[in-house]
Amino acid sequence: MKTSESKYCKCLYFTSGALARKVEKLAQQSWAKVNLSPSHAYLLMMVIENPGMQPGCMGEQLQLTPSTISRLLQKLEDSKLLVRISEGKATNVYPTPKGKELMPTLKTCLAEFYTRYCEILGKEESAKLVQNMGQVADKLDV
Amino acid sequence: MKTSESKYCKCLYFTSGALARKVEKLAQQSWAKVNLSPSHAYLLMMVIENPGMQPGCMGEQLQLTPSTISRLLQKLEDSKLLVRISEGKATNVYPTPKGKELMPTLKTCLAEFYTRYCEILGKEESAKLVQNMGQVADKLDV
DNA sequence: AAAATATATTTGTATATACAAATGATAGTC
DNA sequence: GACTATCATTTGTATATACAAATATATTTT
Repeated sequence: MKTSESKYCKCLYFTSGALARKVEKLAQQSWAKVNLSPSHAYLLMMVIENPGMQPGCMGEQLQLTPSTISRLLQKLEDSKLLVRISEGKATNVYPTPKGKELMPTLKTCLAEFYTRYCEILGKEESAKLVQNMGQVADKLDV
Repeated sequence: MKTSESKYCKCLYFTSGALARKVEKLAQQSWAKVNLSPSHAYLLMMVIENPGMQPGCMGEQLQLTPSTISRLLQKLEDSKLLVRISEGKATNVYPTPKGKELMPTLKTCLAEFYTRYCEILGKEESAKLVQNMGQVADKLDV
């Protein structure tokens, strides 16, 4: 059944959840070739582009809690794609050579994801939606 | 940091995820007084309004997989709010008296949730967004 | 300088969801 | 009537995320 045909389609709760799950799935497919979840992939790209970046800052950028970031980094460190180096109370995160090598592929995946959803939704259309959703998300911050 | 200020704000992946998480939180607060998660609450309301309804149908309405529905029902059955009665390969789900008693409170929670997000986002505005998101979710069905 | 407070991160545990395999039941086919 | 395919549901297991508590360090106060 289509989301918009559901009796519950008018509720923000279901609609936002259903949309996020579908986008998640599309993203997972797009990053399947690097064997990383979309969140892991974004985080790794972030670290490669900003070596030494700290977990707290990543959480702000990605709108994820510190504990989630910590778990994501842990897995990437286990896979030897990055290292965490504690400096006092903070932690600096650096990509490993193995991590850096992945960058071109990561970028390709990102481009494919973007292309794919633009094909499905339209470029203008999806940009507008994303902007709109971002603004709404901000308003919902209590 | 605001979602729309993130460097990654332009990506459908993060924006839809961040929005869904914020809506989830708001909904959880709205249903806290019945001690049910929003999904459990919706499912229970659905069963009360459609006694005998089958899990497969619920999944279509709520855009959730059979396994998720099964788990949700299991918990509601454990709490004696509904019963599952197998009839051949299908299963019929009925509210218990204890479940039915909850209906007025459930409706109040739903109304509060709706009122709350309409206050924050505007009635027109949020209706438009929900409609838009629903249409986009449909397009993403592969 | 000791105590209290604040900050950054990690860890224990819980929730929501899904995929894939297992189960149970019906229906079609030979 | 037995065999196979199909369908609805449940169960085993995995992922993404969060909250709250723990840890470790830094800063402020007295």
